[in-house]
Amino acid sequence: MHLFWEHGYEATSLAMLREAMGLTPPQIYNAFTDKETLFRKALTHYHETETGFAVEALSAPVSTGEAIRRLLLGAAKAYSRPSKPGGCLFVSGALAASPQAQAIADELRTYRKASETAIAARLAKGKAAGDLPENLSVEGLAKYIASVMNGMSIQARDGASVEDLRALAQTALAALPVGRQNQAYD
Amino acid sequence: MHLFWEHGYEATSLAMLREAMGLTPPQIYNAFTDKETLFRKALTHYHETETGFAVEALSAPVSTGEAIRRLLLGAAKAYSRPSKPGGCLFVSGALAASPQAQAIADELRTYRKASETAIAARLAKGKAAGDLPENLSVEGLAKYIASVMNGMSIQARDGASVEDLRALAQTALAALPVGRQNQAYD
DNA sequence: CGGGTTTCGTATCGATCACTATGAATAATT
DNA sequence: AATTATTCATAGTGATCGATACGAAACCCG
Repeated sequence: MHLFWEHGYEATSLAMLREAMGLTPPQIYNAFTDKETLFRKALTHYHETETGFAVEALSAPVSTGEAIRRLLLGAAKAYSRPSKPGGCLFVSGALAASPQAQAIADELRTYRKASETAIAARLAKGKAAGDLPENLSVEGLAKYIASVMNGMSIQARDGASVEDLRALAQTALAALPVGRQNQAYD
Repeated sequence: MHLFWEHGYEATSLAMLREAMGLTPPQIYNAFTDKETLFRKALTHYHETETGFAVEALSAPVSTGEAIRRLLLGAAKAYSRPSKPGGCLFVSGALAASPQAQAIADELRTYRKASETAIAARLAKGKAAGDLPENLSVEGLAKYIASVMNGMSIQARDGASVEDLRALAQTALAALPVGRQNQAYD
């Protein structure tokens, strides 16, 4: 998972995976069928172990503004862990791909879309609760938030520190059409 | 350039380039030395022909808020041209790379950093002119703006329309600590 | 019209890709 | 304990990568 996260799907060779896992080629293929299946397995593992900050932020019983604040600040932390590759696997895995790897690129896009949809769902809930203006497009705002997160992912890859990302998140939060009730600096 | 833009550096094979340019292998190597030099040539060509909207926006004799507004709306248009690959080559070219292509990944990161620095320079000018608060970190705000643009680049790649990107840009602009003098909707 | 030079496309180079067949070594069974 | 069965690592498969060596065609000049 870390190799795919660091180098992306196509640029990660079986030789690298073999050495990292300490396995022989037949062991790998017995366990994971092929490279594509192995990557998908790594993807679901990433989803289960590394995106907890997002589901927690979006499901916490707090105001919508506070939820988004937790989401972005959580991303700042998650994308810049020293012991992990920078950014988000959903972005680093494959933005551009060869024609042969289109299926993988599509899979990653699906994950990114799902994240955006989850944000939109939380915003819709907030709108229903009166946290957000009636005339707001939740899809549009979700696209903005998802974009900021993906942008943070690239910044993290380019060497931004946790503090850089936290400041970036704070700036991004100022665009939200919510009250200031829960946006105190911590 | 379009092939690298669409598929990234490593996923674009010489065979694809050969077919697209209608050249034989020796012709390519006579003209461009090797794949890496060819990519760098495509990069500078991209820089010269596709990033005009940014230099225009940042050098226009307008307020800082208006300059950033033109920058983001220009990106919305440039990243979603139907006749061009989606997004920005500086992002699509190589976010994650194999160890052998690290030099290319570094080169692209340098371009991204340069964009961010250009934004920061414009913000510093705006701060000196009184367009921005005294206590503002221009580097921090530049990082935010660059992140939004890179996020838009990913959104474009994931199928966002011009309208989607324009709406995203408008949302992002709300985070700027500037007056509303030039932020009228057009 | 012919000889020498240069250009240029084909066919192929070694390296590496994802992936697998085969033989040795171990384990299980009688 | 002998023999069968099964595991498993080494070695190598065809395909494709980026990059070139070589032979043919064309061109220039005498």
